[in-house]
Amino acid sequence: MLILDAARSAFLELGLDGASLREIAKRAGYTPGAIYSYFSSREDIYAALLGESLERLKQCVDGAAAGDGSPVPDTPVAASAVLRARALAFFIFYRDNPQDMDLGFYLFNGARPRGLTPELNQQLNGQLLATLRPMQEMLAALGLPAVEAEAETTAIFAHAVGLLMLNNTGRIRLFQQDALALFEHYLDALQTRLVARN
Amino acid sequence: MLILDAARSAFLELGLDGASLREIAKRAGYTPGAIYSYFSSREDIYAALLGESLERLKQCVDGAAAGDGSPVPDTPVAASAVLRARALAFFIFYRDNPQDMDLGFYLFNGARPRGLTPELNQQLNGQLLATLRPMQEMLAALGLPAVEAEAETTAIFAHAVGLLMLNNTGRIRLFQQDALALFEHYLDALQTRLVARN
Amino acid sequence: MLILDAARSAFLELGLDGASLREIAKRAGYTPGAIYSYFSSREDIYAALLGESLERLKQCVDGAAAGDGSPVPDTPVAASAVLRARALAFFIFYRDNPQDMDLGFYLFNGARPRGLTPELNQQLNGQLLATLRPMQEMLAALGLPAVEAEAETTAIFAHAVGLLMLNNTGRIRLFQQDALALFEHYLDALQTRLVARN
Amino acid sequence: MLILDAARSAFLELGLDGASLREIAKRAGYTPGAIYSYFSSREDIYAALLGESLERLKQCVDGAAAGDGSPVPDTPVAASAVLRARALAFFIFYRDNPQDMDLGFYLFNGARPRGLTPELNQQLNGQLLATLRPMQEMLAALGLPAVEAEAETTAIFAHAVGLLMLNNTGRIRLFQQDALALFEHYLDALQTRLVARN
DNA sequence: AATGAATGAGCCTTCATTCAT
DNA sequence: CATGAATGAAGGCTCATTCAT
Repeated sequence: MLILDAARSAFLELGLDGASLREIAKRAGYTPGAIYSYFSSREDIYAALLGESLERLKQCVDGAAAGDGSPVPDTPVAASAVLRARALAFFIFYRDNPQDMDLGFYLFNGARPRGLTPELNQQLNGQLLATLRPMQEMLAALGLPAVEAEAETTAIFAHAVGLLMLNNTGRIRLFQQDALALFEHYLDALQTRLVARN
Repeated sequence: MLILDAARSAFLELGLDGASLREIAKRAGYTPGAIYSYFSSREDIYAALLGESLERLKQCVDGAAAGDGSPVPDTPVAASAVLRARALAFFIFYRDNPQDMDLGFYLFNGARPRGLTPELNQQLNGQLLATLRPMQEMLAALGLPAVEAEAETTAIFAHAVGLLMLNNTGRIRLFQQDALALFEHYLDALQTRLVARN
Repeated sequence: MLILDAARSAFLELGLDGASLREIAKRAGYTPGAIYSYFSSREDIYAALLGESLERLKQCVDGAAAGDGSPVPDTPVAASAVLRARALAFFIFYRDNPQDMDLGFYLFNGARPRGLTPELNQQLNGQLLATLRPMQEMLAALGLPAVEAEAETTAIFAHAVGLLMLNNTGRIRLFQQDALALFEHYLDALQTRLVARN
Repeated sequence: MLILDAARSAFLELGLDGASLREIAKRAGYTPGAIYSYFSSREDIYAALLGESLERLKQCVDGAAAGDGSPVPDTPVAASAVLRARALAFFIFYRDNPQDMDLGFYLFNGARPRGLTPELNQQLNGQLLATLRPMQEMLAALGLPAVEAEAETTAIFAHAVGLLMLNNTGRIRLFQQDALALFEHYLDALQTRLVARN
């Protein structure tokens, strides 16, 4: 949609601060007022943008494991590989689209996220969960009980997010580390732990 | 100092956006112009606030291991305990003072962080590194080569940050997890890995 | 236009310093922000004002010689009279509208005039030149080579400007002189010189 | 004096707008408040600066004719040369020190000049007159009646000022003329006129 | 003579939003 | 659906000046 395209491009080039409603309108070829025929507030646009972004993320993550023939891996080795592929896809998506993470953290701030209706909030949360669930399933397939699989998924998510924050803000340079390498190291250790369990 | 107190309180209650120069001045009982006798810009105040915050963080982290008598742990077990204490102190500091992390990420954005002079930027980076270095030293004491110790420190930092982001934005509730428990779990696994190495 | 009227009146009564955007908005019955629907900056308003002023000037100068029947004077005497009429019209315009000259000198300051886009600058320069060119043509009609005609036009312009500055700042009183009389004296001498040439 | 030196340098580098009281104080190594022990207002400083500037101007103009032995030229040719030398000195002074002219026109604005006490105003006017009087005397020496000598002096002054304004604002480039050449041309014509008279 | 903290007014500009048309 | 003019609030910042010390 025209407005969302404009918003995405403004957002990409100018960041959150620069992507004012006026700027978005200008890029869409509309006047500011016209935007309100489609969205009821600026945050609404952001929410739509985030929804889109989460969808792209999901496709990216889901597609990561599409290479092998079978949708459901039937060996631990295969499951492990799929898990890894998905986690890496997640990581790389945000590494290469840092603005998408900014957006998420802008909107997902505090208990009652900025200007989001509870419905929208829930919907966006659902999209995020839907993206991560396949990893959780792989962990279950590798023998983890549901509770632990969920915890481990959260941990993977958190580790990725932490590294991405460090990477995207440039802070990681302080430590002279490479974010992706560290993430792979984390996945290695995780794999080792899982193997050790069995 | 009066202005910093005002800034901190404004910041705490209203967040970054709400802590305008006017608001800070109002809380300090000053007119906006008066602020410029003390700080040369709004970002300067933020920087001072962050500097203070990092100092509190450092004291918190350093103090965490002060319980045991010897400043330099002489056994792996002791070193491991000190590392854990420090990491937890770091984690808990930001869990209990979420605004301090916001501040850090606000200012530490991009290569030339917002409105910060390179000197200020470097100073603040230095404060952060100084806080984390003791952990790195413990890792070295535990037998890790310098390079790996630095990588592992970064990983701990990242994991903490990631969990904290999830916690502070409330997203962790989606996964029905407890941030601290997850962090302890991470430290457990790390400890296991370190032991396995030797 | 409402805003330009307001700007002109503010400018006239309060001078350049007093004609702030707020003051202009107030006089126009607008809020400050509303101005930005019409002009993109304060200097933009000034530029529009100057453009208008130069247009009035041009009409004034062009109209000065309209009295005689023929648009192209065919005798030296007629050409001389037209030249004189135009120069005097120019002079009297600024004598009677001193703020218009302030405006010009405010905006025409330095190589890249204050806040003016190069295009605007060029346009305004063009308007000024268009106003003076008819005088230059008369000088050419009186037998001056192009190069000298241009020099002489510049000299007339400069003499007028100098006298006007002295007049408008009141400094001319120091010398107990009348600006217009002096300008006519200058034109007399010029005419004599031109006659002597032939 | 320290403050005036600071003011002059600030003024030279930053122009009228940039030479704020604060900037002057900073350059003088004072705090803003301290300035008020010496000057009662910002305009007062400007006035002192202008006084100084006029003094330099006078020395420049007076010195211009010092080359020949006799202080009082006794032939028309000599008088004419002295007149020319002085006028050129005046012109070149302001061409090379454009800020000094800005200052003059800033303070000499309107009937009751900006923030100047009548006494100061009169004093500064006196300095200006004293600088121009020697030219007037030369004109008298060349046979002009007092009234005409004064008028002619005013005209020379005005022509110089006009050309300088055009030159200093860069407008003269529009006409592709050289200010000094035009001024010399003016002086030539004047000389011719004077000769013709006799 | 000088400080330095403070005032109060003002500056230009930007913004999300509204609403008559 | 869309405009475009307008609002009202706020933003960061600068300034000449004052005054207790």
